[in-house]
Amino acid sequence: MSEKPLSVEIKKITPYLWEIPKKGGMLVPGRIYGDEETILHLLKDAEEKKGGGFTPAIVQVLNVAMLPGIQKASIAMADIHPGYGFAIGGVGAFDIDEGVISVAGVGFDINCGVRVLKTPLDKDDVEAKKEQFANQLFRDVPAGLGSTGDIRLNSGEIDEVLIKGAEFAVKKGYGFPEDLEYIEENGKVQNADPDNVSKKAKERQFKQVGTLGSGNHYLEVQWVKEIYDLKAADAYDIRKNQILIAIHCGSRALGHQIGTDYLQTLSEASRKYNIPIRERELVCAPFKSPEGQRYFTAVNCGINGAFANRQVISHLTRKAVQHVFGIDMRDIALLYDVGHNTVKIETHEVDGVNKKLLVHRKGATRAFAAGRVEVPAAYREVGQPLLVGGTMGTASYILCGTQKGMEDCFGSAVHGAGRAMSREKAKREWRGEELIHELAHKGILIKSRSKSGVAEEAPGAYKDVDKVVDIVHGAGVNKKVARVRPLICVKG
DNA sequence: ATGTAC
Repeated sequence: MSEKPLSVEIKKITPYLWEIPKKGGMLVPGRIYGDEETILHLLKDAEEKKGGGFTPAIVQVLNVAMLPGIQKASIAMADIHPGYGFAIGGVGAFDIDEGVISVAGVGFDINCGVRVLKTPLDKDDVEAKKEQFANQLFRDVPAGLGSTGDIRLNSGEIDEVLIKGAEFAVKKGYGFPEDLEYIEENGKVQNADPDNVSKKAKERQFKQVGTLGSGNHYLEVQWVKEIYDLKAADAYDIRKNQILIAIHCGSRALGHQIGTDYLQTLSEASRKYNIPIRERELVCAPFKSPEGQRYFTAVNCGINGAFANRQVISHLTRKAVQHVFGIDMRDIALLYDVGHNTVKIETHEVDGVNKKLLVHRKGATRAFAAGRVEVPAAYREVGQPLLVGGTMGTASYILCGTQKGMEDCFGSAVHGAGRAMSREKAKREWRGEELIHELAHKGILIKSRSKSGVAEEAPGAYKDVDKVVDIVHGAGVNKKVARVRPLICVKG
């Protein structure tokens, strides 16, 4: 726990992949996807924080490499930046028997993720009714800190959401059964036990199903500007100029409360099981311990809660599209839904042997390649869609998983641009009102109840998403399919 | 990220 002087050695493996050699208490090396600029930024950040403050992201990668049971490498994707305990963009895979489970490896916004809806509209259709459409979405989709939805759940139903995820929402009339096929895990992970979720977490959940939340969460109307991979785009059924709608949100207060509750549990477990912890934020428990299992079955409830949330928001979105453009809701299909704050049991090859691993992805998306049974049949020949959220002023991407990604980083992807600047600093640097004005000038309508929230999310506070995507594409672990640009952004 | 906080 004491402050140790920083001495991080980092080696270039390829122009897009760097390695922190295994030394000291590290059980595996650290591996970071990035270019020279990424690494320089990380080292500079580490140097500045030598005197204290938050642990730099590069040290967080190294800390994770010391956790018991870690396999192959402690990995960070190209959108790496400092997070709680684990770096955001961090991927840590652990042996099921010897390994640990960590709250920080998932993050507090459990199963925060992105889903994308495909509309039959073109860019021109939306341009013609942009203001009206933006207002409709802003009215229909609850957004902002403490926002509540129309659904009120009784206690039995809360448990049902936690067990059934998106399936519960569909059963209640939000969306269609065929949506479930296009959600990672079909919108419902197993091993979810509501008995291990506190009463407080459940109480915080009951009015929040179908709400966007705040921070970097958003609903964005986008148009497809470029297609890079025709075969994959065909399989995903997306085309140039088409209007897509991206929904980025998570498990709201439910996930946050589960994280808070289990941080305490795992803190005690770390001591009980004598796990060497370099910093307080990285507390964890052996996965097979009772404490580890309790967290796992609780985090799965959070994961299902987030799936249900995005499912309900999809319905509200479809209704708004139907209202403004007279389009049948059934003609708005789901492209895919992926979480980027998760922990899952997955099979991966380690030293030539298929092994069940516990994979933590914190600000990293699962990115399975062609052929994996987890990928929906319609996409199985090209690989899983990866939904990468950029910033409200720049671009977002649709990528697909690759075999190299399966081999090198447990089938993982970047999840966004990645912050380059803290929220505090961004608020000092920009004014929400001015940003909204500037973006309107560029043809991007922002709808938000919080001006300071907009400033925190200023495009300039993030890394360049094009560069971040070029890194993982260049490294061969994620493949470019399409690039989209925003037209309307509804924010918390 | 979160009804801004041991």
